[in-house]
Amino acid sequence: MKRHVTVKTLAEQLNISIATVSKALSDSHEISAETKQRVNDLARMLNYERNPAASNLRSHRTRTIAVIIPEVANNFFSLAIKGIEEIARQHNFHVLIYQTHENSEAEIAFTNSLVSGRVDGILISVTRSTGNLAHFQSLIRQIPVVFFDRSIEIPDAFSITTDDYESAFEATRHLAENGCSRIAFLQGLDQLATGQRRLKGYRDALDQANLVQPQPLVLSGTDDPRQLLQAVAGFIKDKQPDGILSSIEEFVVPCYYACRELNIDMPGQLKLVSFSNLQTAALLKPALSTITQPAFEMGRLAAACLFRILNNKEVDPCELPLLRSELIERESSGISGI
Amino acid sequence: MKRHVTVKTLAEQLNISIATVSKALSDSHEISAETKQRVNDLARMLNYERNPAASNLRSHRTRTIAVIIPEVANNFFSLAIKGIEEIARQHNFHVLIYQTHENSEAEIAFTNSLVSGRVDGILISVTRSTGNLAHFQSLIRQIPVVFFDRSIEIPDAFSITTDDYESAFEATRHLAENGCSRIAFLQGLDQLATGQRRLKGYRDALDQANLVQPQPLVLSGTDDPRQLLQAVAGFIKDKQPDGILSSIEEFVVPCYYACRELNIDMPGQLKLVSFSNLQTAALLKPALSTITQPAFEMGRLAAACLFRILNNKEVDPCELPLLRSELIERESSGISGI
DNA sequence: CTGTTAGCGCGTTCAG
DNA sequence: CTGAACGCGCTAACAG
Repeated sequence: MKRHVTVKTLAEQLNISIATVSKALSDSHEISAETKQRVNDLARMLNYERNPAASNLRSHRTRTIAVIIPEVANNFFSLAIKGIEEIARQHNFHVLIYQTHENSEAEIAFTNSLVSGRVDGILISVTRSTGNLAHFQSLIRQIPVVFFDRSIEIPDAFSITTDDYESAFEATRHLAENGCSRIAFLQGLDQLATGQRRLKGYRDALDQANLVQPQPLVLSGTDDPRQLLQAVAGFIKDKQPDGILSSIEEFVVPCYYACRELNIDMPGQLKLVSFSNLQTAALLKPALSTITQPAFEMGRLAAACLFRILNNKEVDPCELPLLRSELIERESSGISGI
Repeated sequence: MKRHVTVKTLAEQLNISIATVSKALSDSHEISAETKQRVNDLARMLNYERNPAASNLRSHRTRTIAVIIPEVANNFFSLAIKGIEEIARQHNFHVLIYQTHENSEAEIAFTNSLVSGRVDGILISVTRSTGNLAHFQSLIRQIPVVFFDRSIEIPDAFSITTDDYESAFEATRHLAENGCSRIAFLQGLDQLATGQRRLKGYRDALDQANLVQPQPLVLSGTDDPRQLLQAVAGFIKDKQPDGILSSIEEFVVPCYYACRELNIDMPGQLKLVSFSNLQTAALLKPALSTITQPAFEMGRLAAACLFRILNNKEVDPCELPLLRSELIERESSGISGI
């Protein structure tokens, strides 16, 4: 649309070499303050903008990171992106967004298209249907990756998560203390480390409360969302739980419908706690309590971690902080009062 | 981290020239089917990925678009992004995200950093504090831009919006028909075409209903969010409206608090309709009705429009469809019942 | 402190 | 149909 100003233009106008201009623009220490001044002044005057493609090609750095998530339009993930973008901003980095829609093939395709130097690093919250450990193992050898929220079981992988174990444990105990004796666990993240940690928290809490049933009350996730209601209804009818801990929020509404169908009074005969950042959870008041994760903080932390890695500061995967999630009891929360 | 496969690698292994490989990979018609086959096979085998920087530098195309919005963590914008990403996906494009936080300087900085060939096109929902018409006029001459939701008054600019005029008109009439006679308008988008259209809809509806007041009942937006409550409370106390149409959802909660302070019964003495995609609006039931915009569709449409432009299909700015927003009366909606 | 040289990896001529 | 050569704009390495 219009001829672009390049380093060459600047060099010619100032009668200095291209290299000097380039160095001046990157504030190299080997250029005099005066020259830098002159270069920057002219650059601003001519609205010079460095050509990113050329720069990337030469420097092998893109100042860009990718965020791969299951879904953008989601209270949790949109907050996480917000946090990520803010940190990226501070570092003057650009942020690419990819949605997998829980499709692990898309996930693989995205990561593959990213390793050829499109980005400097990747933040990812993996698909729950993911079974491709090997793929990620090879990925993290090619490019810096930080997992957040949904992580997988790879030693030495960087991952920022909440206290999955503790919060599942607490939630289960909370149910037990509120009179539940047949507490079920709805698993939606079977294949992920995240899901395993939650399951373990649940199990240990049951154990401690002496509520372990002869038959485990655990429902695995189903791939087909349309079968969710059926699966949940069948499970509840069959197992007759009086408390449920759900690992993903997608189970919440099916639980409601199932209970309605089965004529089960929700806060009364069956208490539900779900991992969820669902804003509309408030609608379900007072029957639902949620384990709400600090999405924004998680995004910021994950991004910060990635930038530390990119800046070659040593980061010990084992030392990464565990964020605290919060058990929100809708019945007593102030939210509904606005 | 590991040596990359380039066209050169492929060429050497196949004993053909780099140029041939390059052409084969772009499915050029001047390469035999057989050669293409061999090249593609080897490429797949070696996990060849074209270096995007080199490709961009040479071709001046990036297969990347940018989305500039006020905020990611927002029900409306996150849905819009979702739509945009999906369309981008179909075209095999990448999506960059930038948040302005309603800061027009950030907006300018972002666009400036994008014109030097980082992206092929821009989707933007402008900051409401924007006064920089000139900047956008120059921008759209440098790179394809599609405005969505929040647009500004530039002739021949591409923009995808909802029926701002009609919905404001309808909402105002709705208030009038429900017994309101002193209907106020809370403007938050004073400087934008979007805000002007809504204001006009409101005015025309008042006019038609013979409810025009000697003193106009219009509150302009304030820049400082902390003063919002004060401003709204002062306005309500002063003007004594019995109906309010709010142009932005940020006014909703202040309205509530103001009414509580002033002992005004919200659905009874003062009815509120707001442009809003606030999910939590349901919490405010039954006092609030919303004009809800089809965010997802808008994202898709805006992206589709941009891709038409990028593909050199003629697009007439005047012929762009106007999306219908929906007046949702929370009192009667089924939402609260799940 | 500044300049010279040599590519980064790819796509586009234009010859053959 | 294929190949040789050039250069996109910039930066790294090395001279001076």
